[in-house]
Amino acid sequence: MTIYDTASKTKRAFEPITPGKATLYVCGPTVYDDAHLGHAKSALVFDLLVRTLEANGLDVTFARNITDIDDKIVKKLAEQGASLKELTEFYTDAYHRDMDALGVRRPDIEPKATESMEEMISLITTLIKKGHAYKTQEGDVYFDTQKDEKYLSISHRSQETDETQSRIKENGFKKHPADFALWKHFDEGIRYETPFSSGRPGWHTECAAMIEKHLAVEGKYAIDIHGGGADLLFPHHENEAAQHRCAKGQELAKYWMHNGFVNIDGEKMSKSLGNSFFVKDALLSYHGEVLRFYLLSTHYRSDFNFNEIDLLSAKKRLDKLYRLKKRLFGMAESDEKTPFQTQLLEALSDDLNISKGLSLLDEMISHANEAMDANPKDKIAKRQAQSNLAYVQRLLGFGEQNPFEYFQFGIAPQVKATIEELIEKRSLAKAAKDFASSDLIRDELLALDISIMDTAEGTFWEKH
RNA sequence: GGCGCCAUCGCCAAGUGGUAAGGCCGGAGCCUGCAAAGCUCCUACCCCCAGUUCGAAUCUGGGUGGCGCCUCCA
Repeated sequence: MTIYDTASKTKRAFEPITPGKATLYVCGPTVYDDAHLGHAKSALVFDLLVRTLEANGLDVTFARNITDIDDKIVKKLAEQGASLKELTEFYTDAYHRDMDALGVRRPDIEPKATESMEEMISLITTLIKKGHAYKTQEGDVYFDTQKDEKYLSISHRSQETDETQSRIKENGFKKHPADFALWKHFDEGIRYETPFSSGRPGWHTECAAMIEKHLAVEGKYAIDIHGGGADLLFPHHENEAAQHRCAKGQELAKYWMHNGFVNIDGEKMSKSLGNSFFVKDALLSYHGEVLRFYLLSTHYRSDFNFNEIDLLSAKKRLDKLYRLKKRLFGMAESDEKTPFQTQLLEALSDDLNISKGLSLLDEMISHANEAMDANPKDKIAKRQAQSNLAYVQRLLGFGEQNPFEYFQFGIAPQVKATIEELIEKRSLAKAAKDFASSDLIRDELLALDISIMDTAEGTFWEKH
């Protein structure tokens, strides 16, 4: 398996620290608002990574954190008058609901910042002790970037020029403009008591502390893979890595992975764009698996331009998988691993080449249909196809739904009853060779956005 | 200003030195009472210019056009 590593800027063979195992840490959401499509993309990408690692026989330990204390949360608390716990639990639940709908498997460990305070304080204390961090007279603690030779080795930035520096004068107590806050002193609001001052941790500290607490091993690297959105590369990941390096004398991660951005209709996502921004809104109009398929259909490192036209085109592609699933309904699967399965895993194992994988999937579906068209009783072909679908479901997370229910997404129960009545009436007309009436009923159904298909097993319908 | 990414069929999107995957849309056909679905067939000299090479979408240089990070951000 190969992985593109941002730090070395190359695609490298994945060689886990401990043979047979893989540790993965991904930066999760800050829970002060609903999850947007960018959160979804990131969660989906790393869900696919976990599945691919597992399919390669690795025992994966996957942690994704919840940031449940930071300035944005505190600000929202003040606006809403809620307690910290109420607010963060509300949005954590919402996040779980949305990601579940997208078929994203829950991480093995989901550490929370508020539950990792001891580890953060201990990390900061170590950094102060080792001379890598300093306390200002205001009670803040800063990381001394100038004392870390390898600072910026992950993101490959150059130290800022004097001219740029002069523009940054936010804090006169910092020794160097690039130094970042490990601890911010506060006299009021939500704060924690520490030996250095009462206050709150800086954002970059929590991930470093949680990795150390939950995943780290001795040696050159603490964990195998660290992932997150491309925007986190700098400063977030660079700063996490610097803290860990200076405190523990080892690199934080062996491989760094960053997923591209999601834009909406060519624009960077912003709240002013409205509805399509949040996952929960997209889920009102589209099945979660359609969104999953669409968001995963482009390579993870590319920027993704979300728009409804492409989403519909992705849906049509997924529909074909479900039509095959319908066609194979109730059929047993064969045990053997087919060439398709081998090739699909190979494609995904090449830095998650999903496009290659989906082209293989399309071909597999066509071949299965072709075989069944040629010989509807070909049980071997059917069992193999069923086995292929099961493999796709496990590796890609496509095809989790009952195929009949999938095509009924967005249909209210009363409407469903009406549809089925109409189909019943049409079948009677058809049996009586009254095609004028049966075609009229079909037009009625079409007006409801329902397509019907007559098969040997009866008349099926789909909502479009 | 600093650093970096991208440009492949109408649309989405792989391929990164050996002569262009796949999907959507469109066209023709098979099947069907007619449809739908499914199947078959058809549609690209890879932004421009120069260079390296037996050979380049793929490497190098220069353009042009998009975009990102550097402040909170997935």
